[in-house]
Amino acid sequence: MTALPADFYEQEVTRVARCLLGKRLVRILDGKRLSGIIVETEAYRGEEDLACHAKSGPTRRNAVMYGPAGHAYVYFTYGMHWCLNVVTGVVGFPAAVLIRAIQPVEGLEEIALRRGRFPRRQWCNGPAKLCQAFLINGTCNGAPLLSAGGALWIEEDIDIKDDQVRTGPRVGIDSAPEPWRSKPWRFLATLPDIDQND
DNA sequence: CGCCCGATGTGCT
DNA sequence: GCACATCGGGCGT
Repeated sequence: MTALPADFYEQEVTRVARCLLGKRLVRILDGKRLSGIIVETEAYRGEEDLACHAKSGPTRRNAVMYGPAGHAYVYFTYGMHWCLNVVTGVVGFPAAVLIRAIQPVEGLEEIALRRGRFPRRQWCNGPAKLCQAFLINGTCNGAPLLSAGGALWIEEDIDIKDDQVRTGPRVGIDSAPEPWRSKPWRFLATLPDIDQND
């Protein structure tokens, strides 16, 4: 397979967030391939967006968001969790899509090393959970996603129709003021529920 | 320098 | 439903 190209990520961030639904996130660990279908995303858009990490201008932490599209912005939060974003849009405009949930497909045994003590439905159904599952952390911050020869990239996979997409307010930003708190920039794909042993 | 709190997850009541 | 882990960023003093 081939990685999604730079021009995919160079689109407007909410469009990238919508179009990432159904794509395949791929991680190579120790030569083994882990992957899953992206089923939930959120868009964070510019310094104006008061829920975005760039709301106070460029800092060491958010610097990657100001760089070229198609790179990973990985941040640390709550003293213990990592979250994965993909940078979008043009250089100089800080915007990124938070990957909030995936449905695991490949590398289930590798994933189980870190998530196996939980029911399978809970392996990757949160931004920090999927980072733990795929061993994504600060060493991945700034990594390019543009080559299928790298350690992390995104591929085409299944087609998600508009009637399979739900939108809503972003999660965990209740302290952001309106209108940002209510922007419908969370995107969820409703997949036919494949039976997974819980 | 100190304080507050966060794009969360987990376990316990 | 709720407390709490755990620490760095951002901001005010």
